[in-house]
Amino acid sequence: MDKSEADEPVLAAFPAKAHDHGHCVAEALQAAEAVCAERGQRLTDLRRQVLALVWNRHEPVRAYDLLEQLRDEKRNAAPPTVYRALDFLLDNGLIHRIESLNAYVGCGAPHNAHAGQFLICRDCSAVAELDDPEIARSVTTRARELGFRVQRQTIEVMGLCPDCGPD
Amino acid sequence: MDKSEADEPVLAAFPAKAHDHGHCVAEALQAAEAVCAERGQRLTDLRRQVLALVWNRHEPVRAYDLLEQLRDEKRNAAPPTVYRALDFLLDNGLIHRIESLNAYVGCGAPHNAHAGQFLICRDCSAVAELDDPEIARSVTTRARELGFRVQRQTIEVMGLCPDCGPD
DNA sequence: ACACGAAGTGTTATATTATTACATTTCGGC
DNA sequence: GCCGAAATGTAATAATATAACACTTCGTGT
Repeated sequence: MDKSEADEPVLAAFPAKAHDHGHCVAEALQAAEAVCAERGQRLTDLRRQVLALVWNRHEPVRAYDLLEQLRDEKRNAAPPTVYRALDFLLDNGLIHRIESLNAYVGCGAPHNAHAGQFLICRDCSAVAELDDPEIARSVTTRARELGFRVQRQTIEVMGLCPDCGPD
Repeated sequence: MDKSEADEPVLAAFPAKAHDHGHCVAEALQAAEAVCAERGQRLTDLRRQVLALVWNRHEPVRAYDLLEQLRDEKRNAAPPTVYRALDFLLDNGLIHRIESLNAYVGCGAPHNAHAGQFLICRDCSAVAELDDPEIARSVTTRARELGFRVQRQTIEVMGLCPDCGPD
């Protein structure tokens, strides 16, 4: 694992149009195995399947889309099936929830706890995940000035990614 | 109107425990009238009623809570009744939607278009609305470095307000 | 004043997202 | 192998939001 990853503000950049996506998925699953092993958490078949489905695209995926896909392999899957797996993955920082879309994306740096900041393309739905300390600090600093104790930052930025929004 | 308001990072601070809340509502309605008049938009009775209900507390309010309250005065109110009013109020910047709560709060500075940043207390649900240029700039700057064109920032911070989270 | 078209609202139905409650199965430690 | 805890199956329902179409109201132009 890249030890410097925690210091980089960009945890998951916009993917190149054609990249070895199988590699992304494989790497994510491997990282998830490692994280769960470390913590004594059980990455069951079901949870692994759902995580793989989330990672199938570099886009936010909705719970009922996951459910539909999951049913291909598991005919009796129901909403709680998916939501329980998502809850587990969220709790363990393996995925993030995009509040403004009611959707979920794979986490690019599951080893380090972080809330993250997300850049989401309106056109192609691609997502980049950041963990920029300066952004986080600017929020925390102002909040503290107002006597507010920050527990969690939700930062979601809609706009156009490099491919979709030429300058 | 206070001309300096657009330059202040805090658009709506946490309210004092006991304040003249009737004044908040009255002021919000008056500001809404002014904004709509300026833009040739119609602040109908229904929209005014919904806006008043949103302003009844300095907390995010959910659509179906509004609906229930609205039915006291308007027995035939249905979901679209509320959602259409909310859409109008959102479009005109008279309220904001808190994505992480599926809820709505009154806007403290409806004259100036802004996405805002929100500090939300986990304990008492009070909300402070900011429009801090430094926070916005830290986001925009990093995004631009990545070739991302920002259209809208959603920034919602959960934590403890001064009353609920003593240092 | 009146007719017209656009905007707003009423009404019913339904789509989408998420949770509750309880039964059953699986897993890991002993 | 047995036990308790964790995970999953299953049915029902809650919570949030929108679609579609009918009807009413409003402002404008004449």
